[in-house]
Amino acid sequence: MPRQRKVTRVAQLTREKIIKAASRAFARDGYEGASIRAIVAAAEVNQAAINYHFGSKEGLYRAVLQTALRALMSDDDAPQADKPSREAALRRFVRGQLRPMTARDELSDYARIFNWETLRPSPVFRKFMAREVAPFLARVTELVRRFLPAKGTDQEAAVGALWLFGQCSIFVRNAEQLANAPFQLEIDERFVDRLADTIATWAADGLGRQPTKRRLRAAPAAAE
Amino acid sequence: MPRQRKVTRVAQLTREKIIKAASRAFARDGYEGASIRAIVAAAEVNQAAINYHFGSKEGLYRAVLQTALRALMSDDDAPQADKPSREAALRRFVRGQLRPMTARDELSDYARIFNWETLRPSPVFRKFMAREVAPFLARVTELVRRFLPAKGTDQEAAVGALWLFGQCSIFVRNAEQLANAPFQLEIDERFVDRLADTIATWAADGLGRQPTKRRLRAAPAAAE
DNA sequence: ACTAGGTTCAAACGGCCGTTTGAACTGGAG
DNA sequence: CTCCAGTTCAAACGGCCGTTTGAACCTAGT
Repeated sequence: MPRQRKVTRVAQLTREKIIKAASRAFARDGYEGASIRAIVAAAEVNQAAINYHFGSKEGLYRAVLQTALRALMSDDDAPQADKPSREAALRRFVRGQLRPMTARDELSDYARIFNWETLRPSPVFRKFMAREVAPFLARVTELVRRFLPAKGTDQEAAVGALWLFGQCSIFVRNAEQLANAPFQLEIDERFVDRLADTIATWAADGLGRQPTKRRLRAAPAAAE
Repeated sequence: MPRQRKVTRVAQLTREKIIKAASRAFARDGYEGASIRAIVAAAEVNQAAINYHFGSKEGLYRAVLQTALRALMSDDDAPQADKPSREAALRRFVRGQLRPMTARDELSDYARIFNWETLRPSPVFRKFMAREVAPFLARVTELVRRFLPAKGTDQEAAVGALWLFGQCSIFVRNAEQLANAPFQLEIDERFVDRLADTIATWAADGLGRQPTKRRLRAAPAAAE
């Protein structure tokens, strides 16, 4: 770990090259699947550079997560019309979530890294997110709350937020396979725009209604 | 690969022990993350047994996928009241999807293996699923269609089916983390039952309404 | 121009991986 | 009981992994 006082220009450039290549590699292969050797080859730096600059593979991953979260948060703060309707805000959120379906940039890398983490959270991530993800989730929860009855609890709103995430992430995760059988969909910007409309509408209509209390609770079926 | 004519009892038992242990390992760690050595240790068989009985790690994975798909399909055919209402059928499907949140058995292992595959499809899986998953998806698509307007296209119904999967899978994938901050939920059968009610209701209400045609299509925001 | 310290580099280390090998063992048909 | 195909086994192989090492190489401050 570089505990030095000075960091030269070239060293900073090396760090950025590594983080960029590592983001792509971690997104593609996951934390454990991505190899140091593949990263340094893509970044065109020496293999020892990672341990020199970041201490370890885990340290590099931590740096990538920091970069990712910073980028995702600031992107989320993008300019928007003041006080859009709840429907417009919802549609905007959904479209943003679906962005990686067509975009191939650093932000979609970051989104995919987070997808890996939902399947198998790394120790680094658990600590990292317990603190950092709260404000991000809070914003979505607040959006969901605008659709729920006023008396809804925090838990209900959080469940609604997660529900909303799920509706988007399944399309992002399976984007590549939607083009094949049995879907045969052509994934372009137009399609994603329409998909965002569909999801936003379905979600808005769903959230508007509360489930009838404990309907069918204990009996798994056959009741109706 | 055993091209022999005879397969003794003990050999068949060994195969089953391996498949059971491998299912758990692949579910926990993914295809690449699971190691032969860990599998044979859990199965209490010799390391070479895997290459002997299944030819390779990939062959073993193929056998696990076959076992998984057979189990998931037959489970889906479980007895049910004749002609349940579309709401009851939807609720039943959702509850089935959420089952791995609390259950810790082979079926939840299989579900998790499929989750790994949606993030990073293995070559084995791509070939395997292109043929085998179609009937499974068809059933869900048919369920969705009961909620959509009659004129809906096949594509719309397929998108609806995927949308429905997404709403469930996000809770399954994050089940473990729902217990921690910022959710603090207690995941038990009661909770999952209520969650299934909520999702089924939200989804039913959402599907009932078609999105207004191309609303907000090109302009990402600021309209409305 | 010199030098000291930050940075890069090629090479090697130990460890885990999937697979192969060939000998030892075993169970069931003759 | 015999015997051999079917099966198990311990050991080894080559390969990729993350990390360490120590020398070589800049580069900025004097």
